[in-house]
Amino acid sequence: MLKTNIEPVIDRILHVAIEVFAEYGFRDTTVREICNRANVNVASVNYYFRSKEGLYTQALAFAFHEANQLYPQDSILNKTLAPEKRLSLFIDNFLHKLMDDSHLGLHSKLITREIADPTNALNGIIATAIAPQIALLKEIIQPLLGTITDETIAHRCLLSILGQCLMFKHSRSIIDHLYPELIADDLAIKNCAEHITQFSIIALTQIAHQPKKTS
Amino acid sequence: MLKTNIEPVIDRILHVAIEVFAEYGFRDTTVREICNRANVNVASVNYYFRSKEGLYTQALAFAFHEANQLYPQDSILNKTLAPEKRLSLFIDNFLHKLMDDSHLGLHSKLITREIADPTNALNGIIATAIAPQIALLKEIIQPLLGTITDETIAHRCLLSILGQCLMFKHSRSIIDHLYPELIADDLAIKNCAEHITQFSIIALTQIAHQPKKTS
DNA sequence: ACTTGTATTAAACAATTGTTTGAAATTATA
DNA sequence: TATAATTTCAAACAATTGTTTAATACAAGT
Repeated sequence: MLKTNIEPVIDRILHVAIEVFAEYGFRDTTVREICNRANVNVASVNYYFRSKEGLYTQALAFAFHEANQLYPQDSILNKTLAPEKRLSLFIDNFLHKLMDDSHLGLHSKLITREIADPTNALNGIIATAIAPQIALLKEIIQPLLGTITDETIAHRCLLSILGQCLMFKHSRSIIDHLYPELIADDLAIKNCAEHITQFSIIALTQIAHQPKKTS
Repeated sequence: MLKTNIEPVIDRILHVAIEVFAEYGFRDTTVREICNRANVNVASVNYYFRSKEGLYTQALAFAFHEANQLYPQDSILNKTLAPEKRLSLFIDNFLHKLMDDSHLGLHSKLITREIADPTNALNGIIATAIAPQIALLKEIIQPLLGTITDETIAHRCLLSILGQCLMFKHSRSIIDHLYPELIADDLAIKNCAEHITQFSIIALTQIAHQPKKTS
């Protein structure tokens, strides 16, 4: 019998699962669709992963593992760089990861799906993938906020930056409809990243110098 | 026979449908769940709305109708107000609409669901509910951007503002987990709206005075 | 070669779901 | 009131889906 793929069955299922779950979400995904694409029998999912939910959990973990390998953030972690530069790198890296239409986009699609419509895998995702990123961003913007020590203000600034980036993922359909030129190609996306960086640095430094009344 | 509700069957179904579709999304919603909550027979959905999808479409339209009645934007439309004030009103109105946990939250949940995971009802939603809002916001920030006429820059600023607001809707689960105090009560939300307003006005005016190189 | 443990498969199962049906109940109309 | 139209209902239908089963194929170890 002809094997269309020499990759082990488990790996094939996992890869395809990431693809399909990202595309359709957990509920809209059928194990038969996964198995067809992976060229394996329907029973394989239950044989190797106990259940559809088991596969989903493992697919998420697998996606994180891959993403961390493929998208290192070494330069961002370099604390000797100016905070403005680090923020610029962070946003550019984040935005490109979000907009990647090929492989990495699936990973972020899986995450944003979980965020917008949580299953019971959410807690794990927050701890594993999200909290560290947010902690990093917080560390980056801390010096930009200067003397401001109010945690609440810092957290709202965090959300301002993340929201500007995530807009391009979760509201992609809107942008495609109304302003497709903003994300037409890699350069356009880079310009968006620069915009978000500029927008945020201006606001952060200004807030640092004239804090409004405490909340 | 005891009628638990004097509201006409059609209206009961529509109201409940908004509720359930917002909570579970189109696919995860069963017509039986809707009919149980509305205390009507399962066949009623097909009798009155042809199909589940027909009900979904009409529920969306109905939700828009309601929302427009309940959340008027009169003051925002007042062009004699200072643009800063109008932007402040817009953001406050928008954020409260998004965070409303009772009735209006369902309406925005329905929309953000469609945005994040479009069905073929999306086109209609964009034209009916989204584009007008974006046009209004664009009109508001135009004077803040002063001499800048580059549409691209204006559009990116639009997305920056919207992204900051929408963050609280689509990433609600994250905020609940990590920074619940930011959205603990109405006052906290109001402070978030003020933050977004401040953050955005600072950036907009600064960008207006020192535009970066054209994209 | 034989045995044992693992993989793979087609088929069936049980539950769910959107939809249809045809009769009964209700309301409107003449 | 009698007739017609509409609404409501329980039941059934057909398709889909996650999961299980039991037989078969394969591989490894002795």
